[in-house]
Amino acid sequence: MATRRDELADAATDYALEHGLIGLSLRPLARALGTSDRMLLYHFEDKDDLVATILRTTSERSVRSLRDLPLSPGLRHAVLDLWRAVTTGPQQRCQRLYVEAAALGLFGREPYATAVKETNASWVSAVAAHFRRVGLSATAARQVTLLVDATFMGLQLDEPLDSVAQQRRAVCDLADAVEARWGRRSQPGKA
Amino acid sequence: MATRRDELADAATDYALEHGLIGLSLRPLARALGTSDRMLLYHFEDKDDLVATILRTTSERSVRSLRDLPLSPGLRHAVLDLWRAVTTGPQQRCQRLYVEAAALGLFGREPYATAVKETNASWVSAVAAHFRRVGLSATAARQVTLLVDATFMGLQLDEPLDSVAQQRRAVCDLADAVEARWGRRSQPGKA
DNA sequence: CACACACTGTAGCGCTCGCTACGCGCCGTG
DNA sequence: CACGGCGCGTAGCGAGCGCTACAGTGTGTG
Repeated sequence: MATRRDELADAATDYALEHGLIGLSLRPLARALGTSDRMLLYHFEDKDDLVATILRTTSERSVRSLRDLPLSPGLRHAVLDLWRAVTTGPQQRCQRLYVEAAALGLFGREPYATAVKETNASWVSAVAAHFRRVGLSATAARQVTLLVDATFMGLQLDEPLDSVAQQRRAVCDLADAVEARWGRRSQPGKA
Repeated sequence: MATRRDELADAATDYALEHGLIGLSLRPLARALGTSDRMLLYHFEDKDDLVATILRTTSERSVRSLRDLPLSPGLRHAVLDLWRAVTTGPQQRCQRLYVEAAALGLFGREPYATAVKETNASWVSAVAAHFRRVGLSATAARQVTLLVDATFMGLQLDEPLDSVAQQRRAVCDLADAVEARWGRRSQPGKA
């Protein structure tokens, strides 16, 4: 069964996905959830605990939605399908929230820095698994993941700035490049 | 001559590069600058004006440092040199600040969203110029810029998470891919 | 019934925030 | 000299913040 804390965590996550983490304050959040700040701090140790829980929740959702992706026909499509997955539906919001948390963590702010480190680890391994499923070796999958994930992150960071067509173009370019470099019978790679 | 406002803008920019934009508040900033919050609000219309000025200042610094880069020997090196430029010295901090502002802008917060849109435009055109200098056409330079800039942004976003060696590896992979796709006598490109 | 305990509402603490009202000194111009 | 405006310091406003003290209320257990 779901405890009251879990319910609140889920609802708070939805709220954060909508409004972002940065200006998040307890009273408006509690009002939107039909409770009071007092109650949030009863079920969570403090605000940091709540924020960390939110980040963990979004991370779980992201990883789960990635795990449920159908198998892609080849590496190139694996890249394109991943882009599609992270830019459509609720997943888009999760990415945006992650970007926000990562930006906060950049200057070492807690609990963001620690939470981001944890959630990023599971996200990266999920993406790597996505690429291994189309035949990449462990090391190749790790390299592709680092490159592709970084590029996608950057593209989403500038999401309001570039046209969708431009972004799609960049993703296709990236997919082609990845296919050329790591695709087919995986070559070992040079330097 | 430099007005007092310009002096303060410069000093405030240095402070923001050090401490980030997100928690920025007038009183600690003023204390660090040897003045008072009252004075900041005398020389700047309000906090948003100050923040926008800071972002404009870092943007100018970034563009200038990019313009002063020596000519790279070929496209591949242009990518590598750009990475080197944005991850060393004071430029690194500018990028970090931009990432922070972009993350704030993601949820439409002002003045970040507007300021980021403006500064990004001049940054992108500066990067595109960097690639045109090694022989790329205007359209090719724009494509390469979008892809490379996004990837670099993403890599820097996860800067505390990945090892430098991993990042360097990803950058080399990207440089190879870009060289293969757009390098030599520039091919027109397919779909 | 008596009691312990999980849960929740009220009210408020201490603090920081952006911003402002007010008044003082300095300095160039009549 | 008188004056007006620029630059600046002091002091404080109203609001929001995270968080807490306290007083309940309902429920299951002895």
